[in-house]
Amino acid sequence: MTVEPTTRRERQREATYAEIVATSIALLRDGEDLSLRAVAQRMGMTAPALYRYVASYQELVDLVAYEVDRSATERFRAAADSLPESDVAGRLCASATAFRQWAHESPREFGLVFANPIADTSCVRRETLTLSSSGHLFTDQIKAIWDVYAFPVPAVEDLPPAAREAVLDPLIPAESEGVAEADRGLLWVYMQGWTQLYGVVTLEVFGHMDPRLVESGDLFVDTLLRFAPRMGLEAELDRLETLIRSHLRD
Amino acid sequence: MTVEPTTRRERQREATYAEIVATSIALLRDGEDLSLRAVAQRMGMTAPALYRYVASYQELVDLVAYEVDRSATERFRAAADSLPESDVAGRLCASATAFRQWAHESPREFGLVFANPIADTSCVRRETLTLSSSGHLFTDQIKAIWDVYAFPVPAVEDLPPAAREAVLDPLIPAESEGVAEADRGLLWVYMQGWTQLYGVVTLEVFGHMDPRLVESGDLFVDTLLRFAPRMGLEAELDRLETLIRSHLRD
DNA sequence: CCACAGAAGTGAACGGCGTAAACCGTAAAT
DNA sequence: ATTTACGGTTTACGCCGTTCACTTCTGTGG
Repeated sequence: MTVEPTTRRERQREATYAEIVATSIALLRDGEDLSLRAVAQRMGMTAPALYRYVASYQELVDLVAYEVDRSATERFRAAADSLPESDVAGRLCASATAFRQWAHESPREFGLVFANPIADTSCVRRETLTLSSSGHLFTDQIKAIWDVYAFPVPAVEDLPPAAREAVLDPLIPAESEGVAEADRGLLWVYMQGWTQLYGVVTLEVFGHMDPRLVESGDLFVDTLLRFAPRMGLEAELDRLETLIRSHLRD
Repeated sequence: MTVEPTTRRERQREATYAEIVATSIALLRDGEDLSLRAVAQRMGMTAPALYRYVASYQELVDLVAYEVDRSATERFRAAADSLPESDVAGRLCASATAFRQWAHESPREFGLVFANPIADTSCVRRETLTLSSSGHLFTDQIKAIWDVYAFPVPAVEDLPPAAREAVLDPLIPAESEGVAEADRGLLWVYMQGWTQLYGVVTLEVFGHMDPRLVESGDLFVDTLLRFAPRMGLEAELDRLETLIRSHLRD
């Protein structure tokens, strides 16, 4: 952790940083496109001044993407909180559905976060900028389900070598802490699930799917329900379906 | 069908169209980015001249995307042709793997075709520009598997209303012709499969996945193999895995 | 055969973009 | 109190998509 000297200058600087991101997000929300000049103008500055805070346009995009993901994740979490803590399965479904709804309401933001070539250059400002905080949420929720339902997960030894590496020493140093090494197959299940959720939603948002299916959400629901049994939820499919469909109507 | 008067002028015009697309694709292949000015310059023209052929930059993009998809599909088909016609399952796996390889080799082209908000404006030049020809290929291949293996598909009556509509009167007027209305649940299986294939590959290409998994292709293989049983291929998983992995090493 | 319509292409220009460089006032650091 | 360096402006360069007025050429109908 960096100690915070919090000198006056640094606080000012931090505030400006925050304003830059906030302004960018407001810009996107208003349907205009993100540009250094537009952000600067909204802040009453000139574009080159932003270079005191951001090394390039791409870095601004990355910064904004990180924050967008963070705040969207709050929404997914809030959706889960409409259900009691005990209903771990329902909570995951609620969050996943919120994810889909958000993607449709804010396709530009969605594209920014999830369909942008990820920054491979080391990022100065935020460490692990490349990792989505929404990833954390879903990981946690699947672990919560596993804690309750104790569904079977693949044995770590049965995984292909690279997969084994990936689950034993994951890039997301998330809640995997709470998972014993022997049970890390759980992360494999998570990746499978995330792949499917990401697949449907991206397909829908980019318009590569029959509009009737997008409108009804049928393929989305089908995808979720088809994955549910892998988390030991086969007995609750009906309940979860009505739950998901009710969340779809907001 | 439009009758072809094929006057001299029209032939010239057609040739220029083709050259525009070809030049654009060459531009992309050289790692430069697509722009009207760049295309025009390569053709020895000026940018405004392109407006005689294309109404806007976006229309050029759509045109190029269509052609890129078409030619990439040829590649996927060729990959399938490395196997005998009788090995319908192997052929699908080969095409799917070729799809992945292509996406990794040409991420820009991939993004153009599969991660671009689709044109909803009616397109003058190519009808149904919105539909990917690769969609046709995969649909055909799944149907070929179904013809041989006769795997069970969901009954049309059991599908949600919108899904029923979508499979009975599909947007892709593809090979669905050959499928009786009662068996249209096959299209539903196709959509599920496409969702998963699209999901892994897009996740990989956009870098939202552990690089070790991308490099090894383990999650990709896993996704394919997990879907195979739904096409009645449970008895051939081992064979298909070695087949896929061998195709991965090219 | 010729005149004319219209297609194809050019040049200049507009506004917007990311970015680099030179410059300046002011607030912090010594 | 002097120096330093930060945060900002101005100007400028070279891209971009797009528009418009203008020319050049070509195919065609009278």
